[in-house]
Amino acid sequence: MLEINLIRNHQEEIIEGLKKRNFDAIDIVNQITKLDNKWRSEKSKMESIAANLNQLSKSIGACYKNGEIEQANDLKNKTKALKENEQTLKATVDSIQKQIEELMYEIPNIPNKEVVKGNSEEDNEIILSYGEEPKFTSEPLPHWELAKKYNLIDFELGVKVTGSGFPFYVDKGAKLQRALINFFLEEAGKAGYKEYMSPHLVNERSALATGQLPDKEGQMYHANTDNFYLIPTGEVPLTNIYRDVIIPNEDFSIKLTGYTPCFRREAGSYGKDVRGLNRLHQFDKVEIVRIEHPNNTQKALEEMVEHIKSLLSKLNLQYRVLRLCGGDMGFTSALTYDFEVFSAAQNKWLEVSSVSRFYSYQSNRLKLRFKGNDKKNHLCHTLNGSALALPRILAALLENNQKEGKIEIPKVLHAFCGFNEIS
RNA sequence: GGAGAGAUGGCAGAGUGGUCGAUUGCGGUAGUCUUGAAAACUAUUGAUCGUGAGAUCCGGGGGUUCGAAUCCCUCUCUCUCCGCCA
Repeated sequence: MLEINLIRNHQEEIIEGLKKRNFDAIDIVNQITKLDNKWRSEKSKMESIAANLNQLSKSIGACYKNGEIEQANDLKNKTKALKENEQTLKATVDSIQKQIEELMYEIPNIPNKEVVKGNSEEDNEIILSYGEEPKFTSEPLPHWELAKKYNLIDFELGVKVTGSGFPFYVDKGAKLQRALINFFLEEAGKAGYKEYMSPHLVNERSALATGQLPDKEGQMYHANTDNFYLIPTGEVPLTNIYRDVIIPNEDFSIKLTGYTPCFRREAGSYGKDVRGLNRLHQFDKVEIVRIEHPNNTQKALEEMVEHIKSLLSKLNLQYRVLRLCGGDMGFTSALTYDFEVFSAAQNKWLEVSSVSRFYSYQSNRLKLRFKGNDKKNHLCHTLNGSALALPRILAALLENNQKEGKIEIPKVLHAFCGFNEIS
């Protein structure tokens, strides 16, 4: 959620900035401004009546103490009309406030200045490419065929037990998952991220605070009986650790990491994009989250990008980094870098990580603040990124490292999985 | 799942209808003393909204009352005992 002060004082910037998302903000900003002015004047009226009532109540109390019953009753009669007046005003003020809040939820974050205008992934900018396309002597197999050939992943069994998009990882496939998770967590730890193992279900407030609600209601699994949501990403529990927290100035930077499964309904997805591991309802991910002083948020972003680059390099994967255009960026993000690895057998790029910078957009809902040098509270900045999401990494590893009769495992993983190849 | 108790400021913990935004202790900050530190002493120390006067906040929501931390209803959460259980 944007800060209300931004809407009060920087309307042009908001409207201009949101054009990059093809979001026409003129109407909504005008509506909010109008409501906000009304809210302030009505609230001010209400408060002066409240002050009046408070005074009268005190006088009544004093009268009773002095035994001036009649005078007290006189004053009591005076409060009646004021009270009614106050209640009417309160109803108005509350309803205006609610309207403002609902409108505020509809405004996405303002893209950073380097973000370009665009409609879809076609308009994303490639800002870095690394590595070379792997060479094969014969036609490489896609990972779903490799998974079958070497009995690493059982998609049919997942369908039987749960449904499509919930695969079983088997034997060396399962061990490889575990190895990747450990490798990613170890690397994050070395980079100074504190490890958490979090709940996989969260309450409504948490989902609201990181912005999954109300915008993306349909994308989460919902445990109705207890009103819990299955987390679509580790970002939700990790960031919510700091909901309603005021951070002492010296505690920055805060760096968190955690492995969680992620659950996504992915309603409406179908076709070749969902083949094999490309899109699942449940997948594993190691997430990194940072909570920063506004001065350090740029540096934090760069560090996160470097961290993810190093992971992909160590895994020997060919990758590229994209800066997402306004139209392709998530609702709450101001700047997002996507990392994609090249899948040789599918001949396409697969997204394996997304690093986003939110400015105070999340903090505002989270009420996540720090005590500044001016002794006042200010909103923190939050960032997060996948480091990394497993399925497509696994897909690329299998496909790109296939050799005659075996699949080679990258060196860095040997110690974690206990084997060098799959045959 | 059954029975009971409870939820107050960073923490502990008073307060059961009227200057209570809240006694006190600890902690934090600043100062005095000290070469420095500790101790001691003194002062200060919650948040939100509002240009401001001021308003609001004692788990959340609602009610009674001129007036609610205090009374009533309801929800949520925590603890204790019993039951069940990895």
